[in-house]
Amino acid sequence: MHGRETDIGSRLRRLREARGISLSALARSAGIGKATLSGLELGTRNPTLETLYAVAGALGVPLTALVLEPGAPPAEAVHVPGAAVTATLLEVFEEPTATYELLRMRVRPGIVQHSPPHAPGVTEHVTVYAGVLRAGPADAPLVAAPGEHISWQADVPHIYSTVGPDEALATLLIRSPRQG
Amino acid sequence: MHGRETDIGSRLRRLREARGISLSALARSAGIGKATLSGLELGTRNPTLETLYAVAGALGVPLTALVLEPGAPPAEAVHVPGAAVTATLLEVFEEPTATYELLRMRVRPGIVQHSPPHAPGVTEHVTVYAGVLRAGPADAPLVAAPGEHISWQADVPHIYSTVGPDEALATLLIRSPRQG
DNA sequence: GACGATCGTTCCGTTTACGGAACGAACCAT
DNA sequence: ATGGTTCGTTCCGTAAACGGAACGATCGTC
Repeated sequence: MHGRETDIGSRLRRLREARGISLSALARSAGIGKATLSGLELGTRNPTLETLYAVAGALGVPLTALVLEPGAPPAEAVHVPGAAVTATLLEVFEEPTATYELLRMRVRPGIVQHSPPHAPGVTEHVTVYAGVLRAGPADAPLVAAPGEHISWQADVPHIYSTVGPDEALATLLIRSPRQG
Repeated sequence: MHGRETDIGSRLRRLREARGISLSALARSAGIGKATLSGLELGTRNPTLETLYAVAGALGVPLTALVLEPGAPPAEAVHVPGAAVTATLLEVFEEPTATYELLRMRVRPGIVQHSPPHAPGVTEHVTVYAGVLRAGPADAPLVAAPGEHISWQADVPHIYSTVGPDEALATLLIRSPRQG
């Protein structure tokens, strides 16, 4: 079972070659074996956290640069196809009557992202931190500047876009009443 | 050999206990052994990337929520009376079993804000957007840079402060189980 | 062409992370 | 008390990640 497809290997190799250093040199400066680094880049090993820290440190990048999100966390919820919105699922809270999903959202400028209606009763709550966000029901979107907070019912088609040239950063909290 | 001080163990245990699930249950749902999870939380093991993904997936959090940058900066801060934290209450959600409060928080640099313990079971969840925030239990605070997300149990004394000269902006979500 | 250096991969013995099972402790029922 | 359940830790055999040392390939340099 190859199992997980995190593709750390190719990302790591790209980072290394972008710096123009050899596998041997990186292994030496990271204090790990060449065999380990080779296997890591080829994807034939399942590295240890300690190994990852050693490599990330030697490359001078945060560990998160190596272990960027893989395929996708469980989060079926809000990830809409298209390039305008990317979201990271941070926490999920399960209540008897509802599910809360807390996400961090980035909206790129110049594109209007359409999202199909969610189940009845679903509400979305957005707090903007950077850029100016224009979001909400497709026929009556709301606008929020940094520090402002808007929310709407998500059971109708809704959109995400920015106002102005800058991308928008926001917290998105989705409340979904439990089905049945 | 303490060697690396990533402190994944305590962070993981906090995340797990914030959800009220047992070690056995989490190990089962993550498809890993209890021994593995126990050793991970105790810090006696050097986990494999595959193990980390399994645990993060079962918790419903991104991997980066577990492997935040290690090396807590010393951050000897001066405690000056006065409000370091200003917060705006944005939304309140009432569930049969819990209350959720969504706030926007601003933390000024140079001051450590102490907060008394809340009721048992209260958890706080913070997403940082600007500055570097140092917050959490007074005896074991966590550090989060922009884009990162941390959470902790708030039934012990906890603190908020910044790392570095800039003020920190963050979303704060407080979950309070209903008293019964 | 021969040589030395370095490249990335493979081989292999050692170390250790893995999960199943056993453990004592705590809890709840009868 | 007693049996049954679940808790988190420890024990232990197995699987695999680790680094050192080979290996062939690819270079410049003489």
